[in-house]
Amino acid sequence: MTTYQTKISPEFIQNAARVLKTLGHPDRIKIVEFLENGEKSVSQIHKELEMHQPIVSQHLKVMYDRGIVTNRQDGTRYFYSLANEFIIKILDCMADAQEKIIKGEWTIKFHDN
Amino acid sequence: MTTYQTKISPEFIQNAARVLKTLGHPDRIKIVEFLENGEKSVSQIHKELEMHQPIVSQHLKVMYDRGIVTNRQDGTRYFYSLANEFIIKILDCMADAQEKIIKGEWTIKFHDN
DNA sequence: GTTTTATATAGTAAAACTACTATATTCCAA
DNA sequence: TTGGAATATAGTAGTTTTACTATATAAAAC
Repeated sequence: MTTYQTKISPEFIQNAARVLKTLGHPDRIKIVEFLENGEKSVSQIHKELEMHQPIVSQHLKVMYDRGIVTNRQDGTRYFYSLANEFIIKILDCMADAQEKIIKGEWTIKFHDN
Repeated sequence: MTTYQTKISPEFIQNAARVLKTLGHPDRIKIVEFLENGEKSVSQIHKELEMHQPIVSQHLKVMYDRGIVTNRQDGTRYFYSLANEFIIKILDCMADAQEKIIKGEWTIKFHDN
């Protein structure tokens, strides 16, 4: 039995899995997409995306822990921004995919719900 | 209060979130990467990736439900393959990211564990 | 027909996630 | 020094995932 050698290293797979899983929540995708326009404070996110403030803080904390966002404090405000290129690339990937799907070039077919 | 209009449609965000969340598991990333080389039977996956067979079937079922893989039956075997381009793009994205990180061009910094 | 091989499914305890309410902390302004 | 604004944190019930064991099903081989 030959054991398959992944191209992506086991360690990176672990990290990528955490990032992808964390991004796999509608609210968090919205936040991350919003942050693509530049850094935002918690209240900007909470108001413009119409999410409860503690929810926003909670999502931001999780994303901070997992290397998706960083922040900067200014007085009583915290401005959050995207922490690395990988997230931007994933966002690009999603925007691309959406376009292709709209054009009918790609299809995603779910088998539940 | 202006409400932000996401570039990515709410419906697509929902779907993308499900896909990303599902991909956000180390075993599933390994399986998906393995399938990039062409369709594989359950036992090929189970043997070469050294995962228990029911685990493999369980992951494949989840990924089938969520539009990540498809399958084809041949006698008693099921051959699974990647179901759409989006998955391949995400894989590319990960391979790219890994390379950039190794080169030191990108960094991902976790703040927990 | 019986056995073997390949795969799926059921059941389940433990862990992680989610959404929410309530409260604490910190900084600024009056 | 007090009040308010901005944000974080604690606590928690309900839900979903995860990893595992055991078993069922179905096709092929004998």
